[in-house]
Amino acid sequence: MERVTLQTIADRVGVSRTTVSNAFSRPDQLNEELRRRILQVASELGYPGPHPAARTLRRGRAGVIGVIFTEALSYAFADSYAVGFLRGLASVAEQSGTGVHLIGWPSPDAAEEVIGDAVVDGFCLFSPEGHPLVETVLRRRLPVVTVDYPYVEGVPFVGIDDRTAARRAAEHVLDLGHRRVAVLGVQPVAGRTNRDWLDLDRPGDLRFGAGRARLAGYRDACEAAGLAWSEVAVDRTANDRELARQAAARLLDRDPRPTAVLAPTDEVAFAVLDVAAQRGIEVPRDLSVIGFDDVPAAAPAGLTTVRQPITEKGTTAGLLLLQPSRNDTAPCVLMDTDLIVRRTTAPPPGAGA
Amino acid sequence: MERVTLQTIADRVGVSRTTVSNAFSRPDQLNEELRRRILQVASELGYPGPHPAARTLRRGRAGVIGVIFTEALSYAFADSYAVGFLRGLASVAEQSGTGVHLIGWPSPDAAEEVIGDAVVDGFCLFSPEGHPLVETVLRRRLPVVTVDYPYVEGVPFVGIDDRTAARRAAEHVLDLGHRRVAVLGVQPVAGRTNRDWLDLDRPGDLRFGAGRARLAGYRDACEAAGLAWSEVAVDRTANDRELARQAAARLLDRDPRPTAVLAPTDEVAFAVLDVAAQRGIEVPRDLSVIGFDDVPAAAPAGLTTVRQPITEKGTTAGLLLLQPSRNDTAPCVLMDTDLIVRRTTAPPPGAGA
DNA sequence: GCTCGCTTCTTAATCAATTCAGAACTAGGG
DNA sequence: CCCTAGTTCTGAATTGATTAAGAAGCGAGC
Repeated sequence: MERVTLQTIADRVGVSRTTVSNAFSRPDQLNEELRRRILQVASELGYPGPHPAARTLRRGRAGVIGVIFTEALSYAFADSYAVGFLRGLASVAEQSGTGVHLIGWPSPDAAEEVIGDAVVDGFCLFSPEGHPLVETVLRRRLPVVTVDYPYVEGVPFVGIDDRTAARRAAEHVLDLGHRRVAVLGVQPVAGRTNRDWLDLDRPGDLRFGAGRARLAGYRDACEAAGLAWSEVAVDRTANDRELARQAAARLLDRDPRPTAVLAPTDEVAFAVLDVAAQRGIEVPRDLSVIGFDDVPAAAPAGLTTVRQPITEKGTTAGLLLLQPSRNDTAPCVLMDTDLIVRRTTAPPPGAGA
Repeated sequence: MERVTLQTIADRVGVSRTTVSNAFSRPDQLNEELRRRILQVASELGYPGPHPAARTLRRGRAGVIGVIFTEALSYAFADSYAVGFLRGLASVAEQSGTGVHLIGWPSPDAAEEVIGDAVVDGFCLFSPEGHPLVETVLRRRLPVVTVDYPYVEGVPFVGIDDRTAARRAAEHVLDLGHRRVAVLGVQPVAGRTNRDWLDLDRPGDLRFGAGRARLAGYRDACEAAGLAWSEVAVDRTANDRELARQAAARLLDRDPRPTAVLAPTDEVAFAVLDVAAQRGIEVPRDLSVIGFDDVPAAAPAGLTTVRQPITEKGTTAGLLLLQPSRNDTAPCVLMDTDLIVRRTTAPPPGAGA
């Protein structure tokens, strides 16, 4: 059986292809009676409707935006920060009848092809920390907005001041009197990050993603409080519950044990809490833990953390993409953060407070 | 500035359009030296790469599958059952270099257009309970797999035996000795469900989605245990934490208060637990609660529930779409479920156990 | 010298629509 | 009866690529 196209229907009804097209896409352009007949024949022939790829090609508009993830796509659904962001983005997209195409890849090599083949009107680059694919995306010459990282001249940006926010988190803990402080750095799983990742003094510091910026903020606070960075126990992990547990175990088994752990994401903080519970370490009596993000699970868990407006970041990114500003300069939105003190931080043991 | 296409480059280099196309898509078809020159010129002209819509049109393959949600798209990221499913689906999709396009809509009216315009190679219909869009999807004449609901002759299906699984949940509670049992039914938020939704005897019972099938399973168990369905407190809600809280409050404020609540999703069960905690009702001493799904949050919360293999449903659906079976008959996969007894169910107060 | 086969490149058809400019027809006003 | 305006439909160009078939050039084998 031949494929049914506009032409098939046109031939059958005895009108031009144009008229059949109008019957589907511009009903006001033809007689109602004729239109009914055309749709009738289309239905009899099993016509699937105008071919979307052909339509997109001709119209020059796909009605879809692509969201690019650094990690494997499944990560997007495992991480509640990502999920919250997507919820915001999706809500503005659907209001303008725009679809959302999630783009991830099993291996970094596949990235080039997947990005090149996406039928979209624009891209949202979601924290592609450690990935050199910004260039690939820009090459498509479509509207782009980057989230969290990196800031590229001329490209709209949505993020927070990670360094300052992290500094405030550390200050909270230091103000409580903690001096045996441990820090966990998060690093992308799939990133081609090198050994020097923890070397904050390497040039380009703040351009290496939120993870390092937060680390730098912790250091700022420690040094301002007279605590040498070399005395702080620093370890690193990925933003994955299991890997984070292992790193947390390493930190909590140190002797002397830290009295406070600064976790750069809530996910990592939960892992620390898990391990502490296993070890019978009581929080916050024996150990203070502070997270970052304030994901939905943080409140019920009583986690002290730094709140960033996760879902709002998504809506903002969506608006920047869908309603590009007329200005010459690309907008750069820095959202506010708040320290949320709950029940996982307290003065260190023996502080006599 | 003109748009740069294959032709622009071909003219500039002095070769045919075909050769330029080959330079990008079939490197073995031309001289390495010439290819380098072509790519060089392409880069100078700022060519964004072969146009994906044109490519899709010609090739007849998009490399993307669409997942259709009944509710607004943001729901997909708010519900952990949906998130788990997507994680599974995404993992098999990305292994074959296939993208995932999430499709939702603000209003039911928009559905037709959005589905018609999606540039995809197939659709996964995710529990479109109460929505009459199956027809719209089938009209596209693309591979389809439905999840949970509805089972359509000739269309691959992935689901569980909701009725039997729900029956086992109810039996667990009844076996513990409960007789003042309350039930919550979930109903899609945006569904065009009518007043008769709770009327389980209406014909077509099991074809009205997982929500009603679970309700029917609860009834089966109650009646088998000699408890008349009319004596069971039945209320309904949507699978939304806040709406579920309201429904839970209505149930728990009844006099006499139920000693057990059967919640047809874990999300609803959590709402019941919340409200119980607010009221100072101790679980499981004063109240037993059982959920359904075993979402990740269920284990830490100690929720007794019925486990279904959420993520595995996603991978199965993905495989059915991406590797269509050669058989004549459409596969219909029913996955296993397990009763997981944790710490929210116990004999009723005064049972003297 | 002729033929075969290989590599390299071109020609032209094809994918399935949208859209602009204009033609045919009708009706109304003067 | 003619002109204008409005409605309805058509013809042809356009969107940007892929691909099958074929041509040109060149070296090897007989």
